[in-house]
Amino acid sequence: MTVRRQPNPNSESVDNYLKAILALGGPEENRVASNALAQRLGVAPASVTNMLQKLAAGLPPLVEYERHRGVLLSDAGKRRALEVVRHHRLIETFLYEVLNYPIEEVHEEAERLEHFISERFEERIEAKLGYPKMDPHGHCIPAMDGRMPKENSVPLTHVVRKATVVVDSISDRDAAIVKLLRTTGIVPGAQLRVRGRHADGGHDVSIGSSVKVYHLSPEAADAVKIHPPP
Amino acid sequence: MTVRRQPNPNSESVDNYLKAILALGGPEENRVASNALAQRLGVAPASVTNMLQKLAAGLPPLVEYERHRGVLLSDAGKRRALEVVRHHRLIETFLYEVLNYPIEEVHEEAERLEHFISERFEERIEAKLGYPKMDPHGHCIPAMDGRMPKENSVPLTHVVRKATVVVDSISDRDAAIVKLLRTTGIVPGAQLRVRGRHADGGHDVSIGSSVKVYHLSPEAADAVKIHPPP
DNA sequence: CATCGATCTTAGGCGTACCTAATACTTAGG
DNA sequence: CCTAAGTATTAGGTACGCCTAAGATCGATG
Repeated sequence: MTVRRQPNPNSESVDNYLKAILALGGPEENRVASNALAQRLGVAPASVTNMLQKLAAGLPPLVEYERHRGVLLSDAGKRRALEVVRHHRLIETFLYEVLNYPIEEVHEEAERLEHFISERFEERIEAKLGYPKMDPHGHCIPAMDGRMPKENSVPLTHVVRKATVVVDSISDRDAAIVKLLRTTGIVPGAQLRVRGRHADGGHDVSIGSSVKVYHLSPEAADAVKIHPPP
Repeated sequence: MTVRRQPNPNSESVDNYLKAILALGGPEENRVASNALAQRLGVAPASVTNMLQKLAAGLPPLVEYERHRGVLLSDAGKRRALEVVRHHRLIETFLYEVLNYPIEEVHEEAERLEHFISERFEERIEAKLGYPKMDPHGHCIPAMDGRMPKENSVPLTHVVRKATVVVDSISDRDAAIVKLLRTTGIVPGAQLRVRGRHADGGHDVSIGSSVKVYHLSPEAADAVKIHPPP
């Protein structure tokens, strides 16, 4: 007698697919293309198709998937994705605040641990931290029920003329950039004067009232998210 | 062109096999039988044979394995096993001391997380805890280089006549027993008077100078490790 | 010292998550 | 509106860690 199993919805891989779909879909929750997922996850496009079919066939389905038209998170998928994001951001905050990690190291550790902590761990570090609303990069931490203020920040690369803006958050995916920005003083809440823009997409900026001008590479500028200009 | 890979020595499974061999081999580092491993790990004996062959074939080999004669840890295997035990015990201590986990819940969480924490995490929680020598169950925490005082405690079940003994440590593998013992006051360092022994292997004991007598099931008595009698 | 029962190993399979190569679909340009 | 380029899917294969069933080995006992 063979027991037929549902595709296991509790794996690290599944978590990562769901998180990537959430991130790439953006606040508008657009359909996400297989290729974009493949690139973000560092796997072959064929692997993505394969996984999406499994996720769509699960009980409950975690995504809505139509061949050639990209993928959307289902309610269950979104719930799980936000749960993982919540884990990630609570862990980052915990590593930074309680264990005194350097800011540029929190992401990698959180990326590993987010899949394995229990509800109890989640609850206990949240309490220890005093129920924080933000992680150290300036990202909102989803509530236990998955609710989270809508994100409306834009990358600094979208600022095309001289302007004064306020840093909302920093993308944590590249440790070297996180470290550079931290050292430069470009942190959530900082005021930034955009002095000019290079052909390559880089920016010249000053911080606060300082006259010193820093040049940011296109990648660094893209990692800086600012409050939307009026 | 096919790239031939070494068996991956970094997996959760491998960790668990090495830990089990370390535990079952005891302080004398006896050869461990496949069946014993299978039972402890909850897998089929065939799976054990399979894994042992891979572990022995790795570079470096993690075990010394001869068909039908059981298995021993190699130096590299012992190093890794002690590293995982160190992780486990540091995490347990951390959960108990810093996150105020109930004692009976630390084991399960540590069992999951021990495979995924980085060197940095290990180092930081150790520092936060003030370089503890013991976990909350009374087990020694191996040093970073793998050194650890030799264990010489014996289970309470080995005490066959009336005697007064001191609790060394508590096995953490069964949460219900851990909770029971904690509630009863049977904790590392406690003095125990063994009043009598039942045919089934259970014990009647009193704690400290109290006259109250508790009956311990064979399983509970086996989970209590005491300092060796003189 | 032969045999039986326990223990261990081999053989053959499965599910997951990945891969490459070949094929199919979509869509933008001519 | 048709086709080429780009994107996506199918087909077939791998490594890992597990399984069951069948066969080999060991060792205690008659």
